[in-house]
Amino acid sequence: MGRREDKKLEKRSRLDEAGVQELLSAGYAGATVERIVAAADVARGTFYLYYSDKHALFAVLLERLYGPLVAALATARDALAADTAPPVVYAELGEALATLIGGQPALTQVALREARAAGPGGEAVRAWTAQVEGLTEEILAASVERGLLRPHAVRPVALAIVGGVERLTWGWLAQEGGLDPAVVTMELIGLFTYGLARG
Amino acid sequence: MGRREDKKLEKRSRLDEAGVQELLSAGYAGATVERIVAAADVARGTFYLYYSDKHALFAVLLERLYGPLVAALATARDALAADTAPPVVYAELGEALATLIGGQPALTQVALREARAAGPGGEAVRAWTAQVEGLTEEILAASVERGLLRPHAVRPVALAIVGGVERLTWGWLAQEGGLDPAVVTMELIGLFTYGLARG
Amino acid sequence: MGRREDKKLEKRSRLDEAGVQELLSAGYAGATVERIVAAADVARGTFYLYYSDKHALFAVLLERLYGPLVAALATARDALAADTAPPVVYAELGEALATLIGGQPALTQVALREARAAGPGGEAVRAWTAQVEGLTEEILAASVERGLLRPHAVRPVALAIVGGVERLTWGWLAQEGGLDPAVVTMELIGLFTYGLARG
Amino acid sequence: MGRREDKKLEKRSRLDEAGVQELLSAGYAGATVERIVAAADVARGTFYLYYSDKHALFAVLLERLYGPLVAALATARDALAADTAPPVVYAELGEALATLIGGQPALTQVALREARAAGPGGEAVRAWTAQVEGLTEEILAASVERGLLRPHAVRPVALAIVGGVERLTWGWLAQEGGLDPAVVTMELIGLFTYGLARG
DNA sequence: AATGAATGAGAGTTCATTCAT
DNA sequence: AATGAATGAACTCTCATTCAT
Repeated sequence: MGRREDKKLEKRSRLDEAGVQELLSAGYAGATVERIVAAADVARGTFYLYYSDKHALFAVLLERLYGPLVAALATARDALAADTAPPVVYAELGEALATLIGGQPALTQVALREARAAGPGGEAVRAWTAQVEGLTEEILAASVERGLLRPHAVRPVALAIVGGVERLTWGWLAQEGGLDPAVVTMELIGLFTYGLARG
Repeated sequence: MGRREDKKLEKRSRLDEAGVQELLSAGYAGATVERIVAAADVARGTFYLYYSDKHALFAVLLERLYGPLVAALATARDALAADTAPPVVYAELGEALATLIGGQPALTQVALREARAAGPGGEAVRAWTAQVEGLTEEILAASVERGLLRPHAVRPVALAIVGGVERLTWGWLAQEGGLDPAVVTMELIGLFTYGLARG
Repeated sequence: MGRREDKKLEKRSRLDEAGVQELLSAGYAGATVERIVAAADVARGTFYLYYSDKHALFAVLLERLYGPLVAALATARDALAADTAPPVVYAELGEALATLIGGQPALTQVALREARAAGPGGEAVRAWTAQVEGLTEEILAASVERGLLRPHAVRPVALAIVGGVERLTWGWLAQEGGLDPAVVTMELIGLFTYGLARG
Repeated sequence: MGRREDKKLEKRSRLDEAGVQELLSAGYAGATVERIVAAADVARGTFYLYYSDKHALFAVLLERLYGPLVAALATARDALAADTAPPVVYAELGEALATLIGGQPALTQVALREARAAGPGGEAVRAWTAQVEGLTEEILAASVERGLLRPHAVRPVALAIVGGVERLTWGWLAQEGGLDPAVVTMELIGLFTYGLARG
């Protein structure tokens, strides 16, 4: 690879990084291309060499986060539909999600930020979260099917689980405090497996 | 009350209503004073007679939603700390929340919209949600204290519950479909009480 | 009329005047709102209180020029169709056109400028010139009908006449020199009436 | 000629062709180098190897159109000044013009487009049209001198004729309809020779 | 000779807020 | 109390041109 391509790649990744940071601190609606290019130390026009507009950057970043995440969920669903041992499936799914989210915390926070926002930013995120929630639903259904979980209305439960997990992820990423990952994981499993009833 | 005050109140309430609708459709960052005054059929400058700026309107609306909601949670917490019969406490709390939220669905949606947004809008909402979550935490702690629930790490569990409930409320308000309130309520109680483990 | 309306009208006319001058010197494509507001001594945003965008200003100006012009042509056509004495019709038409064009020379020049331009500016002008040429055609046809002119293919002749008149108008407005209005008028009449053939 | 020069010529002619098309559809002011190089399938920088800037391309194209056209007019003028038989002169001139214009219709349309435009594009065209009109004037003067035409003010008449011819050429190139070349030619000759007066 | 990444000035447009009426 | 004209900073996006490769 020539020096030119090197430089180009580096510039793109500087823009990406600056974009994530800007989206993180200002949100989709408030993010400005001007601040992104300033942070990336590039000229204003350069941004448009890499992205057709602000939204295109956002879309690329979302794809980078949600693409693998959705893939991991789909894999888990398929594994459950086949005969794979459930504990292995759950463990691998949890591992994958933790790695994906833990590997790009800022981007995850950006996505959670926009999840309910009005306008094109929110719409873009919700296109992905709809997939996440749909797959979660299917995983629950498959688990019930295989007798791993008690029967229940999978749609509301899937949403409640995703909502709860998102809230805790957000708290962790926003450094709200009092949220030790190990404790949180255990409590989540406990809560959604056994509930809060005594004994 | 004289006719003057009448008119004034009417104008303010028209502004409030228009504000909620505008915030609902455009979000805090995207909301424009121009559209609000147009919808309220009031001159642009009039807006600033009633609110010092866009943020002030938002703050007032949030207070109207979260004030009573926080009060209801505080009441429940205090009732649990005293000797009131728990089932009554829970029932009354549920009733109160349902009434408050069901009575101002648009405003609730606005608040959920902004809950994780960047900027002053998000900050304002989070000041309230922190109270809601804190009180939920206290209610859980009190419930454990009185032996109603098994011991657990109350903070993460409180967040998970609030997150799950919020997600379902959002789905219901956004008319996502497949979310019959009666079913949702039962499933939520079942999920958080007994979990999903087989019988 | 209050002082406020006065001011508003004055501002609008300052914008109009500045707009004409800017369009004259830079053309539709090259005209900038910034220079217009600078010349009109108004803030940038003020422009958009009066016109939704650059094109709207242009459209209004064109209407102001071509509206009466088209009306005068239509009147002449109708008068010929009725039994009005032809010399009177022609004289009144010439008078009207001269007054309209002579009264707004800069605007006329702007219109001639854009008459064949690419883009929205040109399209807008051509919507009007099509009317002018269509009416000229009808006037020729009516004149032939009444035996005032020899039979001929009215469409190409109408275009040739309009083209010739436009070229001379342009030369006069652009101060090309050697174009004394009186001489030009006589020569035009002579040319289109008797041609250039000897005796 | 070596393969290298071949290639170079080919690239230049691709740029020329693309340039004409771009100028035709967007006008001088609206034409972008980006679209030209895209259409010519050449890199952006390559454009500047052949032309110092956008204007230089335009100047070259104009020269290609107007150079021979002006030469043909000069030839006709000189032939009239000498003793050549007038009908032959007129016929040859008409033939030459028709061939030149008919051979490069797109370029002709571009020139007519810009003929009254503001800015450098218009200036460049008008430098040529001034020559065309000047020569037309001289041809008329020579024709009067030789007793072929009645005496008249040659300048305004020259402009009127050029204007009329241009208008019809434009209509033909822009495919306005109703302009059969044979009919148009005959009518033009009739109009400028005998006028529209009856009998 | 050819490339195409990079630049940055400058365009149109929006909008919260002010203030004379 | 109410109006709405006016402001001007800030934003997104375009494009002729340069220059290292």
